[in-house]
Amino acid sequence: MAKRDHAEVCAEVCTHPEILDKVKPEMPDEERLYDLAELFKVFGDTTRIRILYVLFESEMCVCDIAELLNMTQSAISHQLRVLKQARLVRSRREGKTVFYALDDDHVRTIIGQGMEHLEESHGRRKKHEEDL
Amino acid sequence: MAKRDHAEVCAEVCTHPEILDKVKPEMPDEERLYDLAELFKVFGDTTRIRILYVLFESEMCVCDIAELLNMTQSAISHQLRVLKQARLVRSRREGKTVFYALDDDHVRTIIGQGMEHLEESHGRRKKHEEDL
DNA sequence: CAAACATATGAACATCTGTTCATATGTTAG
DNA sequence: CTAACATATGAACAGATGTTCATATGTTTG
Repeated sequence: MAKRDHAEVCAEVCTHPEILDKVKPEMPDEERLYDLAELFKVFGDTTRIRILYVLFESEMCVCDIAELLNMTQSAISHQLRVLKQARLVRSRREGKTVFYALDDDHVRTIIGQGMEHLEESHGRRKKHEEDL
Repeated sequence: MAKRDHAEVCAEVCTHPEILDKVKPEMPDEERLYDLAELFKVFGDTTRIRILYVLFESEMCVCDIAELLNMTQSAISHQLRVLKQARLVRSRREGKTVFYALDDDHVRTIIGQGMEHLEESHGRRKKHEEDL
């Protein structure tokens, strides 16, 4: 018999069967989890977060956003596309200009919870500076 | 005078000053938004989402997670480090084995809202298949 | 129609990210 | 102490991602 590597030994030996048996049936659809990760990826970029943030305040056109964030029209347009595909943003045409707005209240909740987490975990870090 | 490019013209001409003046002062701290994007980046990976999901059910050790997700111990360990640095997960040593658990209720809220958004926006896509 | 303009998009490029592999660290048993 | 084992981590590599540049599309004005 070939010598088994660490990972194999670990998986067969160190594992806690009562936990595995309990959790395995609860595992949700892989596709669902993939979509969820894709959604959060959209929030995981400074430019897109900033775009969402300015849209909190008001509907606005691509140029307005580019001006506010001090970035090129092209970069903003590319990112608006990503946000739109994720259904976080919707657009409305008015003549030459296209206005963008938040498409969903979950955006506010998700960003709000993110902010709360940052504040709380930052507080905890202050208290337990040592355990890094 | 050199010919000005489109972006410049756009920023100076097509912009809506009443909107910009209203939104500019509301812009939050750049650093805060950066941290927020960093946080969501952590949620934006299938492996990490799956780890968080199994930890919903129960505290468990690295090997358990590796076995459940059918991945190597090393890959899981690397990702647990990321989750821990983001304060989404905490660890507790018991002899040789290290148990990981969710560190924060915001994790549940954020993931929950993400799921809701997916379901709703998926519903909307069914209704308005055309506007892609 | 053509010119001007707001926005969208494809390709290219540099950077970032996740996994693997090898190995280090820390803990327990003998 | 040493062997065995659970976990952690550094380096390297492949694939993903965001911006830029050039240009296309769609709309209004004259």
